[in-house]
Amino acid sequence: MKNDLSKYKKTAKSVRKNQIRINNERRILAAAVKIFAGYGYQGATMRKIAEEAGLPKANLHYYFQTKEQLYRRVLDGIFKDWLAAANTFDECEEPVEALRGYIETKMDLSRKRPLESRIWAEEILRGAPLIQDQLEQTLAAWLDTRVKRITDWINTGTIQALNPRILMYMIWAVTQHFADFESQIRALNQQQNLSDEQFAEAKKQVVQTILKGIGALD
Amino acid sequence: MKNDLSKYKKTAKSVRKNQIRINNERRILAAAVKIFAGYGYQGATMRKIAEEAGLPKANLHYYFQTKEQLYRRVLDGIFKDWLAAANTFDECEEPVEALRGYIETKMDLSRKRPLESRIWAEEILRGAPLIQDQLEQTLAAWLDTRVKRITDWINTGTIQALNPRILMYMIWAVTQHFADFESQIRALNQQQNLSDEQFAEAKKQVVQTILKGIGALD
DNA sequence: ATTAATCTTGACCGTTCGGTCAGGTTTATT
DNA sequence: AATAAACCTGACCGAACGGTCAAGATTAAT
Repeated sequence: MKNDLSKYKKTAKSVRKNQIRINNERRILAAAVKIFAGYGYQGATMRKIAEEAGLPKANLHYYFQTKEQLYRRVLDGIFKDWLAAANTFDECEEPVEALRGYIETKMDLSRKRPLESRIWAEEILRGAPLIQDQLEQTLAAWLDTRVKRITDWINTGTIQALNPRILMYMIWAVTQHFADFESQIRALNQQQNLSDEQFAEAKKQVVQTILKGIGALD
Repeated sequence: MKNDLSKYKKTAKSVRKNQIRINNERRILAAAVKIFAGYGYQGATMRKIAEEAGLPKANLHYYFQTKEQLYRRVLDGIFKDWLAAANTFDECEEPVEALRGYIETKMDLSRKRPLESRIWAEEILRGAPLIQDQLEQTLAAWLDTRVKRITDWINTGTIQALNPRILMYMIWAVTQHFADFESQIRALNQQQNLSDEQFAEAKKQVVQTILKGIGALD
């Protein structure tokens, strides 16, 4: 097999030499994000991705043996960004600051990287055939620790009693909606994407409504 | 052309005679909902739909000339249910009752007909290529009248000042999330779909959080 | 009973899909 | 300079796709 890992087990110099591979993989992955987001997994074709990347189709198969492997790599990248967005949540002691920071970070992610959000959404929509393990293990563990923090806030009376999981579902739903349903929002906004001002207003209102809704404000 | 409307322009008896057509179209549409929801538009094949309906593939093309026409019929049905869910909203004077009724109806719709919600979500995700006109016209007009009602509530001080459109986006996002992201929620709930009790709790918390969040409660 | 319309279906078609491969080119190593 | 490893790509392949069609079966109208 040509594409096994043996090439990485050589001299230290060869690590730097992989620049060609690194560059081309990045190009292909960037093109794949666009095409997968625009057409879905089934609707995306290796031809379209190759065209977007400006490379011959056979070259894609040199770096990623199959369409599914390429798609998995895209999903892995999205998953990592997704989890990294929780930093603010973890760093703040107070529920208001922690939740505000998390909601705002997720809103910014939807604004700046809507394509990734849509790929994730489509994968879940189809029943998460390729990422079920990650959901059941990594994401479930991630959620458990945040649920514990929220439970602490409830026990100390900082926020009102509620089901922390449902709160997190609500936050995910609302924040990702602005990426996933962008075309619907555009159609309802005179065929214009939300302006920066409109999006800032939405972000503010989302934070306000949720924080007030759980009794953390007023 | 075989499938034009001339067959409907005959005697009164022939209207009832169309029972075969009515039954078969219903069977095909039911199968199409399942397959489109499970695989997406591109991933769904006429073969799979035919198999699900228990009919030969060529028979599908007798009733629906193309895959796209079949898909459009499915989308039309979903859109009608979607709009019909607003009855409670329109019938109630008070914002608390109107919004509670609308949120609960949308939650029930997500619970009882998640497949339709997922088909809708995928269509929006892909940029709404086939329903843009309906979004820009019918749905935009529908939203406008509800925005006016909410604005009245704000002007009379019944709820706090906010952007009514963003409120509606939040309601759609949260309620549809329970259908669209069902597989993610299941993975985070010990691989079990939400029980009736869990869903009832979610419904209650969603209503509570949103109504309180906009200052309509407490 | 006859005719006409509607319905049914296996076999088939052109196109596009993901993927392969041989043979050439470029880059790194010695 | 010579060798090897990595990279590149046009041409090709079998499978599956949406869709067609002719010919037969069933149902309705007269």
